[in-house]
Amino acid sequence: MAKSDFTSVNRKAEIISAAIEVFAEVGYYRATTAQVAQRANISQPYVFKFFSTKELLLLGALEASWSRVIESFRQVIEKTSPELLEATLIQEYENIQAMHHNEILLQMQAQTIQEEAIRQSMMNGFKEVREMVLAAFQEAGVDKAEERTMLFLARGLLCNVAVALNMPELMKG
Amino acid sequence: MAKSDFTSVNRKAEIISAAIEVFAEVGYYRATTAQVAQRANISQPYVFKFFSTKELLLLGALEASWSRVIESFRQVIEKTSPELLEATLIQEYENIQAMHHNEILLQMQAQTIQEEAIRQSMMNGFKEVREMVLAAFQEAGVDKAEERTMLFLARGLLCNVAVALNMPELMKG
DNA sequence: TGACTTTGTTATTGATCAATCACTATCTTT
DNA sequence: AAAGATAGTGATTGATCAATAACAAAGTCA
Repeated sequence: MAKSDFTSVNRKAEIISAAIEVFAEVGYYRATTAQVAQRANISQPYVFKFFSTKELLLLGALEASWSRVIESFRQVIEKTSPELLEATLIQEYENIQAMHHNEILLQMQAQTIQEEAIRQSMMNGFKEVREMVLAAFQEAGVDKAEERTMLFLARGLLCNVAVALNMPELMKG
Repeated sequence: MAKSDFTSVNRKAEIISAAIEVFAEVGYYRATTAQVAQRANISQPYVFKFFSTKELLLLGALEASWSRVIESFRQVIEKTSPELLEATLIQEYENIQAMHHNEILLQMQAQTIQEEAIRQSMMNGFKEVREMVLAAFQEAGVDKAEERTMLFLARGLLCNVAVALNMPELMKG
């Protein structure tokens, strides 16, 4: 059981990775489960052994992408001095953008998806990130912490758009 | 010709209005041309007499939504005193958000659509808004005008997300 | 070895939808 | 009034795709 479980978890993770790529590249609704399967080197129906609907697959992919951001931020907050905190968080987000920009593209798409489960996942993600950053800023003695948190999130979103549309000039300043 | 032209333009505008609503409500890819037609009180094939593909209809809808923002901003800039400029622009955008939030939801969706024509339309929209706001800030003697423009756009995007996900707390500060 | 479970596939289906075709009806103009 | 243009519809089609069903092979373990 230990072994088969391990394999199964791997498969699931592989499928999620494939899904993130394909969803980001062609868009969730235009992406087919066959494309995801091909990217993961398995047959199309086999995807459904792990995710019983396409939406659950999206949910898994979203969860993975939020975990990346949240875990990264948690580590930065944990071991960065107060003075460097904001700058380091910004740097970390830029790094995620560069290394895993498919995950960010996926989140952007999901911002406008109406299915309740997806909305919930997005709301949780934003809520957790905001609360984490706000608490860290307050802890670090940043003044106007709420405003700084708001601006941090705002710049993050603009950065997303700048990357998605390949318009770096949007970030000038 | 004058009369028939007028009718035709009306129809086109009606279809675009219907499309904005339907696309915003269910998402561009899930929305069907039949739904748009129903909303516009015409038959599904008749849509194609005005827009020969679904993508061209989206393009028309996007153009309309960017025009609204750009025209509104142009008017604010034209007749607002320098000291009130930034605050009035923010207020104007919040007003558009409230009155035409379907158009904003549509723009958000289009931020991640990969079709080249759509990307171009979005790039043009952002470029025009940015240049207009930047020029106005400079004209008004706002200092660090580039940074202020960037933050203006950034807050606008955060506002979009806050509305789309119904998370007003994101804008605190 | 032989029952049972896990891992995986091929083939198929039932819906869905953009887009086309073949019409009809209503103006407009002479 | 009749010819032609304009506005509009019903029926259909050709693709596409998520999801299921039915099956096969490889591993596990008594």
